[in-house]
Amino acid sequence: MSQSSAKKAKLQSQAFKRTRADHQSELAEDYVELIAELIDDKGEARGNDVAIRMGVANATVVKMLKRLMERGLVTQEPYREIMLTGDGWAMAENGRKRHSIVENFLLALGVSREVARIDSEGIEHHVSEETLKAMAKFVTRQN
Amino acid sequence: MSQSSAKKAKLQSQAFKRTRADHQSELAEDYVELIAELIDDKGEARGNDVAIRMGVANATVVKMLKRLMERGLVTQEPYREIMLTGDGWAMAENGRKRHSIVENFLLALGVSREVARIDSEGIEHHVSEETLKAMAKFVTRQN
DNA sequence: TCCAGAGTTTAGCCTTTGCTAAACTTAAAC
DNA sequence: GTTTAAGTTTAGCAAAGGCTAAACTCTGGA
Repeated sequence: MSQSSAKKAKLQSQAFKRTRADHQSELAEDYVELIAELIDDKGEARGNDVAIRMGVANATVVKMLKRLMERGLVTQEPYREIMLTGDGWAMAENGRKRHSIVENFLLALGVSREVARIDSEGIEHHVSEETLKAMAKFVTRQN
Repeated sequence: MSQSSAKKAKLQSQAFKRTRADHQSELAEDYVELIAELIDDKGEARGNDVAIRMGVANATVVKMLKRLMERGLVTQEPYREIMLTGDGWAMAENGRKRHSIVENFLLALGVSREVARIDSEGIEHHVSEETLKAMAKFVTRQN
């Protein structure tokens, strides 16, 4: 016996809505995560470096940084380096944790280093807490 | 010893570009997959049903269908039901296969039915062939 | 000290994917 | 055969995230 059509529609639209919502936040997370990485690696994050690492034009970064500032994730004086707010650092930390769990999970599953690196970037943002826990547990069991 | 900064930037931008490219095709795939499902379940796919299942407005569906027609994935006469082309059916089949592998994989990993349903929708489009194979293999081993 | 090149910003454009409101078509009930 | 409700389409708007070209700022070397 299968569920009613109306119920099925509701469940399905819920999943699609979640995916659309994920897409809204995921770019912000990627930028913030990258900025944190640059600060740790090079001492500071400059717009140009962000553009190169993200594979987009400088102007695109400027526009994105404005949105991130509005969201209270980064701060920046004109022509100066990019800094993260407390919220920005928290988001970056969270993202790094998720990212590393997903990437290590894929490696533990037997996926090649190269593919694990690329796929984890895409998958990272669509994994719920529950799935993340299951992945972490799997990695632990393998070792 | 870690890789050079330039090389790291190239590898990283490559992953982000892949993710951006994925996003372009994934919505099309979702619509096509859903249309196939409606045809199988109800005998035909109407714009209204697509709107309800996707959780978007009717007008959004109309606009999307135009793009799908341009891409040669669907056909439709005004005020009539939506049909899939050969390419459309192929895409739907492929999507269903991927979707079911990912969902079953999550279930095998110990994720709840509810979360597996939602997460698989988001993850589906970011999984390479190699990872998909690894997931399928894992599911087989579990049974 | 000044000026040239690297880096940054602004301006203006485009596409995608959403929305609402209003107009139109179809089909079914009477 | 009308009428009406459900479904579909059009028109017009908005926000996100890309781009290029041109203008501006900063800084290090001569």
